[in-house]
Amino acid sequence: MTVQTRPEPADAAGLQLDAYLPYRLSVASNAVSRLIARAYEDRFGLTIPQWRLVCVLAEDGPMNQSALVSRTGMDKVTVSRAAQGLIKRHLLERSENDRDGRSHVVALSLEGVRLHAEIAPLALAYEAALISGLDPHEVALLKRLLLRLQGAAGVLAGEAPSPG
Amino acid sequence: MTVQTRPEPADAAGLQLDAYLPYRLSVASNAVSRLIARAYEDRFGLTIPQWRLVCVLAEDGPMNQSALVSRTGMDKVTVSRAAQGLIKRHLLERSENDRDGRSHVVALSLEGVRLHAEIAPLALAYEAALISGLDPHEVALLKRLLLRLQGAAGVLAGEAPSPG
DNA sequence: GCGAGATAGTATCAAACGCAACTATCTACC
DNA sequence: GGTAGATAGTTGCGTTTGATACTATCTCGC
Repeated sequence: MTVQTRPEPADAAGLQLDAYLPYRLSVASNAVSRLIARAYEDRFGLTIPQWRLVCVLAEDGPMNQSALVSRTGMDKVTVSRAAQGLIKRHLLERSENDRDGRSHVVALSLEGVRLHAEIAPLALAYEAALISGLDPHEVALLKRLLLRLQGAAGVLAGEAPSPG
Repeated sequence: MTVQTRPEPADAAGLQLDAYLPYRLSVASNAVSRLIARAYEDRFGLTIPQWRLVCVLAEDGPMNQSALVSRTGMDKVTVSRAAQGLIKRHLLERSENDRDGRSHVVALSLEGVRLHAEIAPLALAYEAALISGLDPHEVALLKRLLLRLQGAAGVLAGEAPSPG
């Protein structure tokens, strides 16, 4: 005598939204992104893409927009718009690239460097608050797994395997 | 004699975008979401919110929209629009709630149940492909950590602590 | 050097998102 | 029992997003 608790076909029984990794990933990411986006927007008037450009330029120095695209993984349209916004606020400066008339080199202005130095501690504080109570070893594993997932998704989507 | 490799203030030196958890999380989530969204959209004409409603209704049975909101964590507008789309395709059915004239009860139609049974194995296959090569123990930890992050983000954003 | 195709970046458009405002209904208190 | 405030759900609207198309420039082969 069998007990049938659900009117489900057997195939579907294995799927539970709460335990479904893409779901968990999306919900967690949205919650964190919303938090971070609000912080940057409210206090500094920066969008997430703008903040990413500032970070990368502060880390790696001046580069052109296509380098920013491959560095950040964002769409070239997103990068273009973010750069325009930052330039309008004089946080970024643009210079002609005499080796290639199509591309320009963008760099943080002095004000941009100052802003980055001001935001960075806040960004780190948010990260610290998010992972407080977690074993550092777990956090390292988490980051590694996220990279793996990103790579696997890229491969399944038909991209060339990521350089990670 | 000190060597200064970067023209950065000390505070900013600790921030590297690649190792920044919110960034890793967002990039991984976007990659996975894009993959999954394309699969559902191309093959079944479902958006992610629509698919989530189908899943929850298949798992938990009929409920009203505000229950769907708290169950999925999505915005009520998102739920409303997703439900409308599903109703238009006769995958969902709606009945009056005689106990409360404001709310309606939505339930999967027979066709909706069939669709869920058809998609569920595909969804599970995608998950399996994403985590292939990972230790099941690591995957379990990953899901737990994602829940923790979601909860921490909610708390930092001023929400009531999540029921997780 | 000149024409075909690749690449850098921008403009345009349609779809998705979420907030706020709105309607309709319910609850609670006097 | 009637009025104030809460709740269910929809609509409208401004913003953001990403795909596509476009301009300008570069590269390669001849």
